[in-house]
Amino acid sequence: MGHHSCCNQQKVRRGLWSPEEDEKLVRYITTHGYGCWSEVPEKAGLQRCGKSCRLRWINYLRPDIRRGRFTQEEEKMIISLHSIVGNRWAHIASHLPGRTDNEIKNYWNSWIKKKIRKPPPPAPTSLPVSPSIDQINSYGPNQLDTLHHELATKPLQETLFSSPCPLFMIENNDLVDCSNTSCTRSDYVIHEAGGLNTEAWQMNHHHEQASAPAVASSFGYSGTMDSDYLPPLLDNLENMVPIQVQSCSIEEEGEVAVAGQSLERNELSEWVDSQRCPSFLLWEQVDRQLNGHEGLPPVSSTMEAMLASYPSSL
DNA sequence: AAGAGCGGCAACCGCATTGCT
DNA sequence: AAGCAATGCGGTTGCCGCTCT
Repeated sequence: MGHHSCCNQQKVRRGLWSPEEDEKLVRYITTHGYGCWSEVPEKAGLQRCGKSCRLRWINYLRPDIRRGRFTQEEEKMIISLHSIVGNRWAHIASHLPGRTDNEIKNYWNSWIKKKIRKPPPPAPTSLPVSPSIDQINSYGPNQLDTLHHELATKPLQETLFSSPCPLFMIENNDLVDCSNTSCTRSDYVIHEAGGLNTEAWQMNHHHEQASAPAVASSFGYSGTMDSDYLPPLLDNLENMVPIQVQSCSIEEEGEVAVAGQSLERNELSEWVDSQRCPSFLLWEQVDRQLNGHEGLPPVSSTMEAMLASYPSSL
């Protein structure tokens, strides 16, 4: 029976909003804007708490809201993003213009229920690595449970790297001669597995296993980078394997070379946003590589310091 | 026709985070 | 540094309308 702290006053209305209340709120916000929600009820002549006003505006009244059924593309987007970030609805919503976290959350929950109720299909020989939406749609209760359990419990990289083909690879060529004192972190370059088809990767992968652990499938992200960073969108799950070409290196103090171009610091976040691959995972890969070489501090700390200069962008 | 069951969705609740003093 | 208020977020609740029996 608890009431929220902001709603303790008498006369605070609760429950569904009436058209009159909506009109008052819309009229107030469109003329005054919203800066302090706690002031809104009084100034707009509403007997609601500020929190309720905010919620009503964000989830229902704001003009750029998009209503109606989710398109197939949106659906794929949600599934793809959810496989990466889990139940972080606000993050997911931020990539679906006009959709709210609440709407996506509701959609996801009812979607799950719907799927769980579906009768099990003929048992497949193995679970698909990168399930398409249609494949997910055909999952039976047990498979769906497994899938969602994995998505809910496994960290990001495990989900992504359950693929037999890596999302990116590190070119080791420059790592060999680190006894050279002039060898700095800036000499290391990441290349993604672009251009590699799955078959080519698997051959490569098996070859590497003989000498060194496969970097793409075994590392654990420690969270030293910005753990709130939402990876760029994947168009859909089918496009995840293999991922497209990218390359990246730290060239010199303050400069970053990515995809063959040299970027200023303030261009970095734009580049990051344009990629389909979670950038912090790239950096983590570098970190992993460098940790094995004496005298080189973890790159993540350097990157952390560097990225700290972009407090709002990454 | 009626009421039980169910799904969709708006709104609420409590906790975490942020910002200010 | 601590305390407080505002805001943001995700989980949950409960209402409403539709379908089924």
